[in-house]
Amino acid sequence: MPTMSNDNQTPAQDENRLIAERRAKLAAIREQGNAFPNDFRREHKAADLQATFGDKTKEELESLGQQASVAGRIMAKRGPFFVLQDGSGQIQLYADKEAQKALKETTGMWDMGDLVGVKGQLHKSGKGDLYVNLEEFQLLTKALRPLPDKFHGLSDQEIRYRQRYVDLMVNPEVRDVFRTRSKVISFIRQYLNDADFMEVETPMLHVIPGGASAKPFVTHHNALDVEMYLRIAPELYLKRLVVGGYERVYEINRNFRNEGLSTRHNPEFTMLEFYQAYADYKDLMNLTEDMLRKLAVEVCGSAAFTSQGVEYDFNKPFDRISVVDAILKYYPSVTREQLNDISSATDIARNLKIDVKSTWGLGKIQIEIFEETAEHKLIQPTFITEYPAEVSPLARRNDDNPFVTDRFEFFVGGRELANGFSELNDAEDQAERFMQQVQEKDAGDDEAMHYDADYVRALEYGLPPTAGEGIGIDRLVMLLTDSPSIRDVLLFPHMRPE
RNA sequence: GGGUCGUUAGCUCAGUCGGUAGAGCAGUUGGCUUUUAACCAAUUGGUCGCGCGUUCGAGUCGCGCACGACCCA
Repeated sequence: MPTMSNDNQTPAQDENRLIAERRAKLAAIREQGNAFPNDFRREHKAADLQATFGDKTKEELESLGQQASVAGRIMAKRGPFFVLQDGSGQIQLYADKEAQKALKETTGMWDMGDLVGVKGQLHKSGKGDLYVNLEEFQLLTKALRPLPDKFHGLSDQEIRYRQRYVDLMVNPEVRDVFRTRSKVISFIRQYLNDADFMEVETPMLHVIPGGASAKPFVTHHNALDVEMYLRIAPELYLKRLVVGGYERVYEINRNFRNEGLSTRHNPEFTMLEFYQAYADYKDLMNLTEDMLRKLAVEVCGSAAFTSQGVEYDFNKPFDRISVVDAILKYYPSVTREQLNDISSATDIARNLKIDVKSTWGLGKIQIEIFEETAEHKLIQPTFITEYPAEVSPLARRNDDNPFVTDRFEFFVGGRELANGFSELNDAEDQAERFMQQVQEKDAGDDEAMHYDADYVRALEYGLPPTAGEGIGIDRLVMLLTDSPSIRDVLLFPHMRPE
């Protein structure tokens, strides 16, 4: 079978008669002059006009003689009226017989999807809608492709994701989701900046992928002739910066993990990570609780909101409960003693159909049991604490119980939203734990970490006692926008190539 | 990776028991001209996802494949 490079693929195969007719119209417009003028300057946005003049009566508007100049896309035609949509909202246009005649004789009647500019007096129709009378008007860009069904819109999920530009044109609630996403991120930036955190950017291309347990994407740097990895987490670089003396840093950026696609996973996803010197994991739980409470008010209008049919009230204190206590709460048929004994814990795990590997210690087994029995039941906001050191290779051990670390994960709606801990700043302990990870990698765990000698060297210069946390922005936006799938909060979710 | 469902006109969808491929919107032509999914009349538009099979005959039945959605791992 002959291969075909992307470069010489033939253009769109999906030409149809509607597109051909519009191409013919465009060809006629080209004959008359500039088909793509860029000299129209609007003075008004649709939503501003609606807000300022929407309450005026027809008669008040007549006497005002308000001129309006708007630009945007034709979304509907109703008799002599057009519905124009710009970035702010919609407003009607009115073409009297004379204007309709002029349109037909110049650019041809405007089609749905065309981008136009209009100047004229603002009026109110008999039915009470504002409209701009067509006095001066220009076709700015001819749309060659028709819009989807004006009433049903675009509902095919695949086309919505693959052609997000069409989805955004015709589905206002989709535009709202991504406005909310933008507000979430800007609120978090403001919150952290106000708390004296500094935003930084660390490498996306790593020679040693680290900071998380995940399979990386591999790439190759030609000039250096080395394998490089798209980062799975920025953690180790951010902590190097704390070593360097920036005591509060954060980064909001993409991580890449070579995993499957699902309603909860995209191979690239946005993560907030932040680090605070002279603080511990409890300080970060308090910060997280305060930040999310205020964030909910900011983007939902209230700390009480509904998502996926569940009512939340972030004004209520978030639960804090240990891993083992969470298992006991949601799986009461086992006892603390059983969970703290490796042979009985193994039996419990096997009864839950968990494939217990011979390399697993008690900590890993407990976490697997937790994920199976408790995680999906953590609907209301809950901090889970006391994560075993075995599954927390970068976290500081607890002073009273060295089996666990000073770590939490935060769950809402049965999903992990955040992960934070007091950082391990004992360089020698860190070196040992890297060695342990390397052994697990050698034993076949391709998600185990590499040994990062430079990171150990940084710790040898001294990392202040520090706490750090990561918050998954996509899942947070899903929660706050009531979106069932991560694809609904990603502008361009990854799909199998067409 | 497994299961369920889906793929028919540009869009949203019907399609009965296997017997000539349908509607609304969009488009085209004309009318109407302060409409609100505008309306009225006429009219154009199909590789029924792809392939193989069963059959006199397949959108429909069978098998395989592709892509997607949802659920599970």
